[in-house]
Amino acid sequence: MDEKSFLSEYSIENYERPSVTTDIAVFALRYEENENYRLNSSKKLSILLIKRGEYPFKGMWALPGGFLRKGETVEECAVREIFEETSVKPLSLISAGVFSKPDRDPRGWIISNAFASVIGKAEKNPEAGDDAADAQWFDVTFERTDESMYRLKLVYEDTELLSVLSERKTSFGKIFFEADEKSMLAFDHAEIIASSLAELRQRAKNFDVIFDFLPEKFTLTELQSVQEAITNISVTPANFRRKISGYVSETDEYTQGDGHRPARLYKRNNL
Amino acid sequence: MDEKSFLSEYSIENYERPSVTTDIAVFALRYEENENYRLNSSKKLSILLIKRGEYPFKGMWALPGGFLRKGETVEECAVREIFEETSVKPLSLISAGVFSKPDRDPRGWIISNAFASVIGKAEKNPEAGDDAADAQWFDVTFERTDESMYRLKLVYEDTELLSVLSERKTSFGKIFFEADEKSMLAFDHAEIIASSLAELRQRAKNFDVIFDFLPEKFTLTELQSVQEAITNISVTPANFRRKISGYVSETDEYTQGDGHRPARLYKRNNL
DNA sequence: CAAATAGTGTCTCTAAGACAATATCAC
DNA sequence: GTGATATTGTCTTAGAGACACTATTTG
Repeated sequence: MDEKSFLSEYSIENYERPSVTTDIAVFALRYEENENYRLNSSKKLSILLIKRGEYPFKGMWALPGGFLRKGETVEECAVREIFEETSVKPLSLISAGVFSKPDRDPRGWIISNAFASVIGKAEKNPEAGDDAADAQWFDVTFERTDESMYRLKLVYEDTELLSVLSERKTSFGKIFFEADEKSMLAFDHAEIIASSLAELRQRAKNFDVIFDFLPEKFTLTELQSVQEAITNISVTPANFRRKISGYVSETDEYTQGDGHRPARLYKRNNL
Repeated sequence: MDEKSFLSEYSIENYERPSVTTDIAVFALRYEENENYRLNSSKKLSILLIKRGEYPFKGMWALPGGFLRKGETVEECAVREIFEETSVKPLSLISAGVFSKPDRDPRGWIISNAFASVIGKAEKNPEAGDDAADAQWFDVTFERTDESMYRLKLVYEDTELLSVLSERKTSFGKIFFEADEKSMLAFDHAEIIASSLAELRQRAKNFDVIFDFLPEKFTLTELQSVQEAITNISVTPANFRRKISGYVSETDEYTQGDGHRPARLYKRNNL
């Protein structure tokens, strides 16, 4: 028997298999305009959530995502699901781990590949997809409250979703987050969001994902405020500019009409 | 209809599902004794491969691994598979990505969660498991040959497995490796090994995984030689000792009888 | 001029890297 | 003493962080 005849007789149907999904934490910035037009608009990190229209967790907010289809990779699946939900192709896609606890989904054996992604500016109201009752951008707050305790707060108008998470380590030293019983999100999505945020912050610190939140040309002050919105860490402009200098190039263009000194526009360097 | 009755009627069987496996790059060090007993033994990084006893890729060398079982996480699956193959519980488990190209396995739709793991010293000959014809430790060479080209060489006695890989970036900037057609390993395992090695090296540079290759108490020179065996980068002892100092604590014990000055033994600090 | 942001210069401190020097054992 | 490794000290340089200062616009 050779390999060809082996494969022609081989049936993969004999083994029990899990369903495989992707869940995606889609991030964007919301620009908060000020009453005083001379102030720069401040930026808030926001995340896209959908309100579940069906059981399980009907009526609760959850991450967009869906089942892996035959013929696509998990990354392609994530991009497809984001596009179906937002009509936007994401600018980055960052792996946030595989979530495979057997009891994580009441429907059965379902493992999820989690991603963080960035689609730039949160402009329009997102449309709710087929099995979703609603879809909205939520402002994100994620902060350490105590030694290894975190508070995740997601706010949209008068809806406030709060989760308390503890930072844990596997016996192998890998860091993950474990949500408190009364998380206000469907499934284990609070934990996935926390992991995605941790990943996103790590990258933002290393100047790796901040460009995806801005158009091709941007000012350094904008870029710095993006980094601050994501990481919650502020540095003095002089130091930021020194560190970023290797990643960007000057253009000859400037901003105009902001009620203060114009700022030079920069472009990201090719990698 | 409430959630309970929805779930009791829900059948997950309606959707087509992939098979899910883990493949694990198990690393250990091989100690090369010298003819001159006064020389310290040098260390080589080695990886465990099994020779496939069944189609597909019968007779070719491959990573250990196996199908995810119901009731376990992918991490537990990886640990179980390593234990079945080596009778050793791994000391670390590092995610090396999800491999989900639809055509990566000729048996059908099979996606793999890849891990790098460390089991310390490669002492005994491993036993071949059920569907394996052989199992051996291969010495690892992985080096850049050219701008974004890498050569992976795995050697066991007179068996030499060579793969040429190019370093690629997804449109989202994620780095991965693509093997040349004539890789001498089963499936896409050359690519998985390259990713695992890149991950392992990154961690070794940050003093994150090197302790797992040594017993509880070790000399700083041993620790440095572990780092060098993995990363292929050497630094001067004085600088290594300064950088490692925050991660380790002195003991009162020393090595003896090595034909040169005794070395103080250290322990890893608790994290 | 005032308000606001844009952008530069400089000081200190730490960490990294290179290199030299000293210490201690077995034989 | 010789050969081998262990361990410490010091010099230089690069970078991070803090802080003060100057520049340019609109009203």
